[in-house]
Amino acid sequence: MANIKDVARYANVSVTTVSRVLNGHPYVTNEKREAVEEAMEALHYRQNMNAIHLSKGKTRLLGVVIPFVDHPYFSLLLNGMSKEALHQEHTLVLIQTNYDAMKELEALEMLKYKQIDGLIIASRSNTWDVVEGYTEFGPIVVCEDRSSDVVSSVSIRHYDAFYEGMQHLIEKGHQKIGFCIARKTGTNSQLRYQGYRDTLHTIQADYKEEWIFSNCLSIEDGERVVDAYQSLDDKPTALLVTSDQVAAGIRMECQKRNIAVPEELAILGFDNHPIARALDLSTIELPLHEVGRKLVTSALDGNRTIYTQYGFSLIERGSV
Amino acid sequence: MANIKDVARYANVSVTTVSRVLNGHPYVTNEKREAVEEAMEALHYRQNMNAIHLSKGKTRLLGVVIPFVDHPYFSLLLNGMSKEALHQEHTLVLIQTNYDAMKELEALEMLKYKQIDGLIIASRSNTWDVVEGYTEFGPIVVCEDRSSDVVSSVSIRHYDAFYEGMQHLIEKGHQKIGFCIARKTGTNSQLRYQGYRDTLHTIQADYKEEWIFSNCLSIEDGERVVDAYQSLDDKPTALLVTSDQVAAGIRMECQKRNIAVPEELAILGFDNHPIARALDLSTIELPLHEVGRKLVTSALDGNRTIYTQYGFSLIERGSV
DNA sequence: TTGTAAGCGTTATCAA
DNA sequence: TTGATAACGCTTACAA
Repeated sequence: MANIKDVARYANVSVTTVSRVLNGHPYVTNEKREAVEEAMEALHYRQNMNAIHLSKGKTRLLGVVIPFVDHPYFSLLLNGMSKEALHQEHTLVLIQTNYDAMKELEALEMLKYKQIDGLIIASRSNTWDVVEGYTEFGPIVVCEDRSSDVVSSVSIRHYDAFYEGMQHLIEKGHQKIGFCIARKTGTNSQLRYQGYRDTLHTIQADYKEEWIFSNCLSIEDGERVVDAYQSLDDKPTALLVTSDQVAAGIRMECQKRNIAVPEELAILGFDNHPIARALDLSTIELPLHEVGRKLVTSALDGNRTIYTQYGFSLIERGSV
Repeated sequence: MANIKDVARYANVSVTTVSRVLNGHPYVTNEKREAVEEAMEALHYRQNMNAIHLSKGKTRLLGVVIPFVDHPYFSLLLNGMSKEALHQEHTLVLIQTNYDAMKELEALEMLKYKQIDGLIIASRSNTWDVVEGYTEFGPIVVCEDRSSDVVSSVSIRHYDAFYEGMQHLIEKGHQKIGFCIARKTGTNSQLRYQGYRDTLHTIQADYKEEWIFSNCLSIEDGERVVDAYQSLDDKPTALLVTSDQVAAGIRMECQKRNIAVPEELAILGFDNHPIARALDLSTIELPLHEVGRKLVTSALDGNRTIYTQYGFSLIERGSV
């Protein structure tokens, strides 16, 4: 592998000059620039990233704290991130936490000890204080609605999305509405919960603790929900479900048990995953790919802290 | 950030000694070792990976050529790889190709120019010759059945899996069997095709070009298959489908169109994805997580070229 | 068993 | 507009 010295020798200039053309710095005559470019071509020169990183004190590595990669919500997010990272010539370091706060802390420590240039937290497990304590070591961006002076935030209007979803169900005549959520804690989950409560309040509708199903992530969880639903004395007539995977599980299980959708039980999903279309599920589409890209650009724009929100769109199909 | 020099000074030893304890080298007295460990603790010392990489001439980066990450087959594979990479203290560089041979070539060039230490090709798009030409630059491992002196191979017995799947369908009384596949080219696809043809031959059964559906990856593709199936004059009575996603699409579309499964059309999927259980699809389970891990260990064991094959298991449910 | 010092391939400071 | 040269933090002959 040819190095910068070889190029300099071949082009009859100093390494500094080579470095200058490499980095597009001024003060290089066209003549020399061309000589350098020729030399690089001839010697098949490629920069040694490690040397650059060492010299600059940067890693070009971006940590990504993510609970799982095999869930559509997160894999879409990851897709967006990886695309943008490639574009910006950074590589992503995957830190799968499974919502383990300790794993997440390890990622924060990586930032502290300069193992990575920045950290993206797709879903947070530690308290806000803990995370904020690490901002002095590098840019942190979270995927939740937080206005903070020190950590950037890229999120979706979960409150509004839930509110609109609820309105849609109410318009269709429902009053007794339950909902399914991944976990009870977490900013996004709480905003959704808030949206749920607030909407019910506007129509002075009933609210039952047992209509709220948590730990809903997968198709299997959807099946479990139907099981729990059937054992209820007072059943909701509609379900707002924060994942199409879960909604799919619910719909398929309803079919098995002869529960008519939407007549007996209406279902509104989230994400607009292909499975939703296949099962004719109404759903709320989220721009996860875009969010993923923005997370990366925000992390890379380390100087400013950025606050961004994305919208959503309701997709009406046959399950409501 | 404390560096190795600081540690050496604090512990009253030379940097070499620190480096020795860091790397578990012999010839360090317990006394000094402890002093160094104390110093590292006290100063919150962390190694600078870039310096190590530069010094050793290694990147600790492993390229992963993968068509998509948002398909269960590949996301399971990726999960296994990322787990093992973490374990071995390497990071994965994702190169999503969407089966674009040029993108894959870029990855091979990264290997040539030492941007990565090794390359894993989860699904190959370039010709074998092209890939083999790059082995001199670093270890390459492919996820397909190839015995080669220079590139490692980790694969699943696709031929046997297909053969066994076919036997299962035949035992259930089927003679007219079609199949769905992602793409026609590719070693794995051809092995499957071979298994299909060979089994049909053993029972002297019919074989129809129009019973073979290619470009099948997603739920949508499954729906498309059912459409094509219905327009057939002479219809197969069973379908061997190389992805549970596609099988799910088929089954759901059959339901919409009142095609009885398995009476009218039997379906056997691949992967044993959760969706298969939910839809009561018989399927063939592949140890993708294990394969992913092995891909990484093989890539890291750069000295030897390794040839490994994994089995599979038939899971009987209600769709056959 | 320990330490000195020469790389590894860049960038950046300073002087020319 | 150019070029020496000193970092960057670590590993590894080689010497002691």
